[in-house]
Amino acid sequence: MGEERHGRTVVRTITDLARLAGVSPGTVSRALAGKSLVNAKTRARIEALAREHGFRPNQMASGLRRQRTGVIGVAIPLGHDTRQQISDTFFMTLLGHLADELTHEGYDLMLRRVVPDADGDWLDRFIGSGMIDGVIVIGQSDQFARIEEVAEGYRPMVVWGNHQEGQRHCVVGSDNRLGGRLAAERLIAAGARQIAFLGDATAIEFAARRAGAADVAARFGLPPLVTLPTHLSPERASEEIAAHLAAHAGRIDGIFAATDTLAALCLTALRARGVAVPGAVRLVGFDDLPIARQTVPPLTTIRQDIAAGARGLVDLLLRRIAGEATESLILPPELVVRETA
Amino acid sequence: MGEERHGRTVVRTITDLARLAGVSPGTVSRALAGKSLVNAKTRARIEALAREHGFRPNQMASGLRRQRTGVIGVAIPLGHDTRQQISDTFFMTLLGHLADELTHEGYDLMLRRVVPDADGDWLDRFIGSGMIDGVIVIGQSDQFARIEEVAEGYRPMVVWGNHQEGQRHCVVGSDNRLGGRLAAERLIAAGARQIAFLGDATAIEFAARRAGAADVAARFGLPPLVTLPTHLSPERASEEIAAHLAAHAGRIDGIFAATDTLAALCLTALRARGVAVPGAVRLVGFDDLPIARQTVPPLTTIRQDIAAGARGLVDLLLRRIAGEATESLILPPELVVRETA
DNA sequence: GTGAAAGCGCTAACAC
DNA sequence: GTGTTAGCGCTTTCAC
Repeated sequence: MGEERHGRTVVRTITDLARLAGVSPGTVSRALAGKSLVNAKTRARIEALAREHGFRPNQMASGLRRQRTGVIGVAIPLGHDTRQQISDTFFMTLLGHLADELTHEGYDLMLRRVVPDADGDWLDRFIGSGMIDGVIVIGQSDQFARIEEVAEGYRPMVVWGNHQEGQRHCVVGSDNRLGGRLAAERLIAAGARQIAFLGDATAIEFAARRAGAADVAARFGLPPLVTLPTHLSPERASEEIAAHLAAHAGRIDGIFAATDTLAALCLTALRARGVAVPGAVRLVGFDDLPIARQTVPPLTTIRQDIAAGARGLVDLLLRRIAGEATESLILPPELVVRETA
Repeated sequence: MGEERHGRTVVRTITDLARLAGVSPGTVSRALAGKSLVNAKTRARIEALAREHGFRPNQMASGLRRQRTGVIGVAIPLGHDTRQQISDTFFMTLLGHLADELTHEGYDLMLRRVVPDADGDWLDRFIGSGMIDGVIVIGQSDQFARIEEVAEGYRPMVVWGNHQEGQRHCVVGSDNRLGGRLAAERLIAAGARQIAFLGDATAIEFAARRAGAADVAARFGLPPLVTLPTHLSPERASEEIAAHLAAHAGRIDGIFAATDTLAALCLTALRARGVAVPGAVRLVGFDDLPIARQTVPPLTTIRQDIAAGARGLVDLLLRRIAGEATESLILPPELVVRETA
């Protein structure tokens, strides 16, 4: 201490404040932490002084000592599509809700984008940093195996993604396969016979959506799904979609898009080709993002409840931090019928 | 140490590792930090051991000791529109780019949503936490005064937002007034005579956009701008827009929307009323988000270069952390002509 | 109810 | 080159 500025003592540490209040650092710590064993008057004096000097305890120091940081890590692995996946509207909305929920629970959020190809060690590095009390992984990308491995030795982790039979890591996510079934059923009810799946079917969540749709096509005795792979970035996807539509012109009468973003692009491409929707081609998206209401015509889609997902992630994580064992949480998606199918 | 698991020594601290390597903790620290003054063989041995045991130094401890955390705080004040502002596409995209840039510079990102009304102390709390080396504030919201105050005593802060004559805090942002001028000029060139501004004109960035448009209307001798206030959340905005359009039917022939999101909603509402765009009403948005290409017809808008903004924010912040004094950075927006005006 | 003291895990002088 | 030592700022026994 001793340092002065503007004629006023600078109080940077709990010790500075203790000196000012004429008590020991321990007492200040107890008072500020709201522990019971402090004289009401002493506490009031300390709090007043703290407020007056704008003092707040250093969280690094506190964290080090208490072995808990009050920070939750949120990792977004960018597996397939290195660039821009983070700006995917779905993930961003989920992130927003996570920020809300975590704040509400008194945690801070440390965000990390990771490129697993360039850094096989991403998850261990994040966990081992000592900076976070737990981690939420948004999207399994192509890192399923890696995540499984880590889950073995590290409890406070929850993942947004797809659930596989018998997997080890705790996951929260929609029942993608069911979603795919709902989509295909709707396409068929709207008159589709040859269904295409639009999107990268190697991504695990998308593969499950596709599988659900394939189930239904088979059940109805329809030809197998055509897959139209795309990247996630709008620029590349647009080109790819245009090429796919040209290649399959007239042979496809129903499209199940892996996301609303892709569906919206597809709708634009269909319009450009003069294809009537839903007259000639029916289209169903996935997510029910805001854009789904704004396309022309508005998009029939499969809704995921993003807020519920975020709540589930945080709830399960906190329980795991508390030492509880938790099951995965599978949320039911829901068909939203608008005008494209 | 001493603790064992799977028949293998658990190495959690630098001291554990030192014992294993037969050196002192100091040497391990130096070796792992890549300092020059370590024997090559010793370093190799230590690194091998660290890899083998998956050891990484605790960042809290390191941060405490070095008085630098390697973490940059990103605060998003939710001033006017408590809910959902964070999921605003523009902010989210900016956040994605920030994450990229910061990662690239070796920093982690701590995200905090703040509700200034409920917590007048938000910025000081964030800064005073001791967890961050600097802070980026995304959006001034209605917190201009608060930010100015803090800027006086705290250097490593950069804000995304609008630049005011003579302000103290370092800001990166588009020239909103210029953007407003470009928008109005385009509307007028497309035949508009009575221009409306759509959006919350009490938000400082939006006010500047409106002012730019008003400048131009005055210059052309047109009637003053009509303001159609809205909230940012799509649900409320939709209702408000519908009400505005009903109230001003036939009297407005040009609309300058504060954001593309609002413009897209407005377009939907105009279509619902059977208003021809750009025949009867011309429309210009702001931001050039992906949605601008996908509306029907595609949106004429004012582009902000988000990636450049993120780069600027990070660059200036790092320079301020290094002690440099920096000027604000004003980016030129750009008219993108599509089909709505 | 409060003080004294011992660290949390790491780094950076300072010795040698 | 490497070991030793003294903290970073805080919390938490353990005394009293």
